[in-house]
Amino acid sequence: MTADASAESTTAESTAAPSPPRRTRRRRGEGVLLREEILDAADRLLFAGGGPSAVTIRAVSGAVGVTAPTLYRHFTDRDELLYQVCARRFAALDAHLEAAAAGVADPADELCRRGKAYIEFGLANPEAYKLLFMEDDHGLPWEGSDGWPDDKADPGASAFGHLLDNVVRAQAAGVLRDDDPYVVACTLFASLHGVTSAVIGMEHFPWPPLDTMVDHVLGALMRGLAPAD
Amino acid sequence: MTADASAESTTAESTAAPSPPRRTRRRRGEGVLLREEILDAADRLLFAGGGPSAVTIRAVSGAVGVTAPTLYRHFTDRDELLYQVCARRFAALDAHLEAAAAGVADPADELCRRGKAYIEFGLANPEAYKLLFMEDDHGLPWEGSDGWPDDKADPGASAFGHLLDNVVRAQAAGVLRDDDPYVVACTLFASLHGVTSAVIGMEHFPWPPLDTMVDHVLGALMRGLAPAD
DNA sequence: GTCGTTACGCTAACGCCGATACGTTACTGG
DNA sequence: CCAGTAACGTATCGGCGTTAGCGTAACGAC
Repeated sequence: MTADASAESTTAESTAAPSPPRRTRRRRGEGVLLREEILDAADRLLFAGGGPSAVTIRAVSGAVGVTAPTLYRHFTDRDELLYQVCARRFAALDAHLEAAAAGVADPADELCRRGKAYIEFGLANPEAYKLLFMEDDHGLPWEGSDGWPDDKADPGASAFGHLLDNVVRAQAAGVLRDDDPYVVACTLFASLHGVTSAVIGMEHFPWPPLDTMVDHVLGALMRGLAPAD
Repeated sequence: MTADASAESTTAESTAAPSPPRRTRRRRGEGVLLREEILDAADRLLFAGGGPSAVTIRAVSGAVGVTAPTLYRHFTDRDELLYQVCARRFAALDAHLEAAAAGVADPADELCRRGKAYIEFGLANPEAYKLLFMEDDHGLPWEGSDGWPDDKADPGASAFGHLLDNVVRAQAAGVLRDDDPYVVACTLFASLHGVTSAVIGMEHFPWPPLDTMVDHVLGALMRGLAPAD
């Protein structure tokens, strides 16, 4: 179906051309389509258990059916490809957290749900979590010009913005002590990141069951952050 | 000072041997000496800012003055070399924590000091921390046969044993609630690891000042883990 | 139509990497 | 003195990321 234009030499199979399948070329503005295909293939390789080392330029291009240098038409280098793969996965992070927090009346309970959902999401996408949150932060655009996490810059940053909002509401409702809300949000973020990255990174450490860990950490934090009354 | 034994052919420079300086060979049992030299060179490369990618077999062997395959006489592969470098750095972790905890009367205060010292040590050896605690735990021998962290297996594990002991003493003194001490120790470990790895890994995130973070996290945890009274 | 222009993909090649197979040297114990 | 072996070098392999440069198909303008 690909060789429709050249009926002249198709009969001559004496050359036994093993025929490098020679991908059908894209139309003028459709380069982005191949870009998506590349991201899909890289995503598959990354999460098929091979880890980042399985995502080689040649493996990805081979899976797509393209030669290796072609990838550089769509990504400046391998790092950017990996980053884009992970960023695409994490575009759903904020939505996942919002879904978990939706319809919860008590802002303290909402914080707990958010925390559990965060860990859940991280463990569901361990390779992406490792690359984005545990390795060289490739100058990930966390902060806006004001020095605060910027919603527009990164999906993870907008999730942090919603966490911060949750903290402020919890303080207004009197279920959290009046520490600097930004610091409180960072404490929660760092601690939940600790559980997530610990389970992902130190997989041979004899951790207690995950639910036990999460409940205990969240319980301790929420009690410790509650008003003194 | 190296060529003392071969006075016979040193005069014959007609062969113009650009003389690959040809390292003086080790005596029979002195292979370990070169092993130490290799570890030193790899350590220097790793912490000179280049990161793990700067620790190539050729760079290390070149720095030592040896050919590349020689390294495989002393390490099975590059991964083991990197692991040994980091493990050597972390051999001092337990001693550092014990020094910080020495002479502190209140076991709760002791826990805080231990926590601060842990973060301090991690941030002082970021590359080693990243490799050992934040990347593929290369089957790091955390646990003994009983499923608990084993002192003999790993320096980090013995540090955890001391943390656990500290928790037990704090509970006995009545300054910590009577949760499962193993779970409490894991909660503290994971949370402190969270702060450490967050600062190391997400270096572009606008974290509050480190002292603020550490004090706030430790404060929240200690209050949350205190008895209900 | 045809003619630049541009997007798209390929071929060839460079330099570096980790790793292996095997030869060579120098010490040591019998 | 000689076999054995630890210590190290030579030559080489296949794979990696990346670049330079070339064909070619699709489009807009005339």
